[in-house]
Amino acid sequence: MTAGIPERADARANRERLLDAAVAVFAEHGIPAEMKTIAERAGVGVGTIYRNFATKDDLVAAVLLRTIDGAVALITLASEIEDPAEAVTAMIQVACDHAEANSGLFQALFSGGLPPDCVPEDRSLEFLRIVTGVIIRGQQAGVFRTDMPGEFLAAFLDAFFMAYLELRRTVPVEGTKERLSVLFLDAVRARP
Amino acid sequence: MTAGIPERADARANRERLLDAAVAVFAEHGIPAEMKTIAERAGVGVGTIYRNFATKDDLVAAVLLRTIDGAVALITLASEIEDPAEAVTAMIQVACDHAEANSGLFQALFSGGLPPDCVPEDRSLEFLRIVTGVIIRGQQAGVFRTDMPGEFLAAFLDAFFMAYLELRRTVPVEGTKERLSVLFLDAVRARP
Amino acid sequence: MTAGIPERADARANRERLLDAAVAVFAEHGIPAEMKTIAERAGVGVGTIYRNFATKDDLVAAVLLRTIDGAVALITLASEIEDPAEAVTAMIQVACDHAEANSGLFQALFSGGLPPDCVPEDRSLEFLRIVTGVIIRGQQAGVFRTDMPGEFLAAFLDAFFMAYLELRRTVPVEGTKERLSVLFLDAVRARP
Amino acid sequence: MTAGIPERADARANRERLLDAAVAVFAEHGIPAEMKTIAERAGVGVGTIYRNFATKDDLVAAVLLRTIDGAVALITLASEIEDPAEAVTAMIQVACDHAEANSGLFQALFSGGLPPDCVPEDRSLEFLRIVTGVIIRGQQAGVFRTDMPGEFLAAFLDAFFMAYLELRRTVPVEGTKERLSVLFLDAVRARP
DNA sequence: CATGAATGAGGTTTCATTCAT
DNA sequence: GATGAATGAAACCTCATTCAT
Repeated sequence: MTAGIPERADARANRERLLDAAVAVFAEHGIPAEMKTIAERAGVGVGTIYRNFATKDDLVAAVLLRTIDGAVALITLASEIEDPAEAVTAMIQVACDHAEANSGLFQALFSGGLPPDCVPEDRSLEFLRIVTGVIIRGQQAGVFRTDMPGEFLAAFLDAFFMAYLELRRTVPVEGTKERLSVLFLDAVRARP
Repeated sequence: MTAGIPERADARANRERLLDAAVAVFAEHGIPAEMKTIAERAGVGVGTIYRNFATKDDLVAAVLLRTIDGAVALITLASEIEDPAEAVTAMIQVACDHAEANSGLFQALFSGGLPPDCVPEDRSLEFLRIVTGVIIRGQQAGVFRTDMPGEFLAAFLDAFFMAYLELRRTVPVEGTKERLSVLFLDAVRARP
Repeated sequence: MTAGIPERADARANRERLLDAAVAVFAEHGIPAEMKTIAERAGVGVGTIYRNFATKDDLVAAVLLRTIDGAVALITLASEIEDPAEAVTAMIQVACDHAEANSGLFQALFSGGLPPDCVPEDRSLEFLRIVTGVIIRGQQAGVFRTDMPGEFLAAFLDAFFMAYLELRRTVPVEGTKERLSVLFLDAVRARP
Repeated sequence: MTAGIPERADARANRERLLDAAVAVFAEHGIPAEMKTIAERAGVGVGTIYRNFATKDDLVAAVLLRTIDGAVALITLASEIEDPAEAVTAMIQVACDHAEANSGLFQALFSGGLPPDCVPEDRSLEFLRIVTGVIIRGQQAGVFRTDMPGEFLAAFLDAFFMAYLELRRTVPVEGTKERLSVLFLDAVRARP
């Protein structure tokens, strides 16, 4: 009836609203949360969710994907800082902020209840690829240690982000991110 | 034949068998696994589980508690090594081994589906308390850096254990534990 | 098409259909009847029952309440007959008819399996209140005996209704209601 | 090992203990009460119940039968009083006492959950037979009305006993039995 | 012969998904 | 296209009954 484009914009906005609601509800109740709860949070009927996502698993996957994509975008920006140490510091900063903003969701997503292979392999590795790039750049610049492969140090940094959530729970004080940066740089700094 | 004690031994053994089965099944299918599956794995009827654990949540809590207690016991042994750096290395070693042995379970247990407060607060803090003791000992011996509180460094090490699981997924190579020890010690070593 | 009212009409009709089915099934199999049986009788899925009644106990309570309310409505009409003796005769008539129409249900409801306090106190006393009004009116008119409190005679009549079910089982002949009226009036008639 | 007779006495005593426990528990929780609860009340294991009663239904039937037999014995004694009116008064007295002593049980037994035909037909009619005998004796003596069959009046008296339980709940005052006797005699007295 | 832990069919209840309105 | 009542498979849990000790 109406033109195709506004409808798509509407549809996209609707989809985002649903994802926002799903994020909020999953963060609060975990993946076992009911579809009805998500629908209520989004202010729609359950049928509307199923028009956009064929399955609960699909919805979970979409939530996860959007979150990862968001993190990748932020990390990519930080990774473009020229000085490797500064880039790492910035990456830790933005990754921790992102992790904190989505902490409830992340804890939920680590669940064994996750549908298997709900995230495309290449998407979840994108993150690691970017981090690895910066680390190797630092190694080549002689700033980071070379007695371990860059891939390992990158994975180690990756794990830092995961650990941050745990840290924030047990040590809920300010300055955690900054201290993490200091510790990481001290750990990976090239030895004299 | 003998007095009332053997019955208790039986009962205890049974309970352990159920917990073993629950650990295996939760690791494989996550917390959403069915009670029936666990019962089959243990070679008993579902009723037997419910005789020992009033509720599925109770079973999950018991599994979690036993796992934590096992980890605490191992960590405690390692923490008694006199040299703080060696103690930390040993703790990383045993904690990572334990984490790996229970990786499926851990991933499942981080689920948002966990019943709230299913582990007594003091039990889950025990772990951190032991680690903190070693770190502070190292600080007092001048081995570990003192520009950050011992509690923070301990929590950081704690978070390492969590991160190890993630690392093993993305970097499934040998020597991860050893490298982690090196990195952690380099990070927390006292600066000249 | 129309405003929100037709949905309510639908919902109400549905609820009534469920109650009808529950009455029929409880009458046939007693309270222990399965929810599934009731759902099948109503031509719906079990989930539909649980949308309308949170619990089996709630369903039982609703059935009971509707039955009581129906009886109260009938008795109220009969109680408005001016002549007390005639009013009593009419009340016995309608109460016995009602009891007979619901005999299976009543026998089931007398079960010890009834959820405790599933009927609001004021609702179940309404019945007695109406009967008492007629009896006292008859006493004041000099028609009924006054050597016993009106409340007692009313409770006695009340009990008659319960007893009728039993009578119909052991003496399944015609004219029982009429004979009961005669006996009751002879019992409570004012003595010369 | 031991002689046969003392064992039988033991067995009988055991059976009675179980029935006593069953009566108490059924009265408190209704027929849906668990076998385990009854076993605990009797101070035995569930297995012991099943040695004496093959089935829960069998236990219920045995409870019911013993209760009926007790009532029949009491009523029989009262029925032997020569004066029909006095006999009726006495029967009301003992039947009401018996009903009250077993009120919880009776309410439970009226349940639809009762196994069908759990009481032999002749046993449950015994009661009515005795009452009918007294009523007809009164009719022949010209004491009771003859415009209704003795069987009907007997059934009517029977229903009184049922009604008594209901009465005691709604009118929990003293003198109920005595008033019931007066009302019944006034109802069935021969008309001048 | 008594015990009570084990059994597992079957009950109640939940919730992802469908579809008439 | 949106809604939310209906669906019913499948989950959790109960309890009559069995049987090794």
